[in-house]
Amino acid sequence: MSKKVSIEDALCFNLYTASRLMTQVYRPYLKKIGLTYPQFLVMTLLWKAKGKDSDKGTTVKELGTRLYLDSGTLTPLLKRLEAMELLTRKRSTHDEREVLITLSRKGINLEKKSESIPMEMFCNLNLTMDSFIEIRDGVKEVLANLHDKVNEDKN
Amino acid sequence: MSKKVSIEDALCFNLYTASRLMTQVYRPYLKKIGLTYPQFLVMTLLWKAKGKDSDKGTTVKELGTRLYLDSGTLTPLLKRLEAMELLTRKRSTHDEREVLITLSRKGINLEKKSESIPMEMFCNLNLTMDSFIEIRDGVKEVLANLHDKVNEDKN
DNA sequence: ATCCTTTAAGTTGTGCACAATGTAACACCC
DNA sequence: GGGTGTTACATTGTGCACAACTTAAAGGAT
Repeated sequence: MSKKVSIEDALCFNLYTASRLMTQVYRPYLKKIGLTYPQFLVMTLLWKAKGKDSDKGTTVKELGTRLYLDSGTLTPLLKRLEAMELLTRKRSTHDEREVLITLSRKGINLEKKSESIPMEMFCNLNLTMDSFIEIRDGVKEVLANLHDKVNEDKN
Repeated sequence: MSKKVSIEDALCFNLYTASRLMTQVYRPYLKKIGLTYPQFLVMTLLWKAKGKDSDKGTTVKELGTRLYLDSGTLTPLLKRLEAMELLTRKRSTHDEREVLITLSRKGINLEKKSESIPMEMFCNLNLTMDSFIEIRDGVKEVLANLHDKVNEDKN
């Protein structure tokens, strides 16, 4: 008879809890720039897109694909960022189904204030670079397998 | 000049996304027994406590400590499980600040229907047992470090 | 052109998470 | 034993996540 695995040894539980604690440790740093963690993820993608090939704005669809989020989550989140005047939302004239997200001056300027955060967070993790990479790649593999699984179930 | 790390390579993002996808893959299995993932975690702890040393019920505090959740999350969640008649909530007579959670017959019976879930989930991960353990222990280490960090900040 | 399907975004409703605050019971200390 | 601080739980308000559905535009195919 196989002994039952305790919840503390389940991968799902450790991912779930580590993710939440990670967000908690991020919170004070993000508070300084007035963002939540999901908002920070969106802004990070927009900072990267800015200065890219003929940047006419990023679609909601593109943000959703990269962050694995749907419009039900993104639309209200983007509206809040718009209310903070960090970005604008505008229907594409080329394809009126799309909404294009563009950083405002204020949104662009926020990037500088966020630059120290990744390094500060890495220090909080108390890991060597080697184990950081090893653990991250492990989680990445799980993410990839789960993503495959979700996609194959959709068909 | 250090190149900026893309969000897809950040540990936080991979934990956040892997955790959410894990819950998505769990969802159809949990739907069969009528639970959400956090509810399943609570029930799992209660199933384990049952049959323990003189089980007079588990306190909300104890559930919160094990799951890293506070009463703001647990109280409404437990009320929903109570409304489903899976458990009862009763003030302790010994210490009236405490609320004792006890499984109902229906709650106890649900355990059998959940027994196949861990193995089914393991298969969905598409990992060897060795890499499963390696990845899980990596995430566990991150969790432990983050927990230390959160605690030292509280002082 | 007309129908049919697909796609992008928005809306609604439910259930977490969590900060901040409130309330009552217990613990301690002089 | 009365004041003081601590603890356990509940409440309120905000912001995700996500399922289910709606709306409107675009893409075919005939």
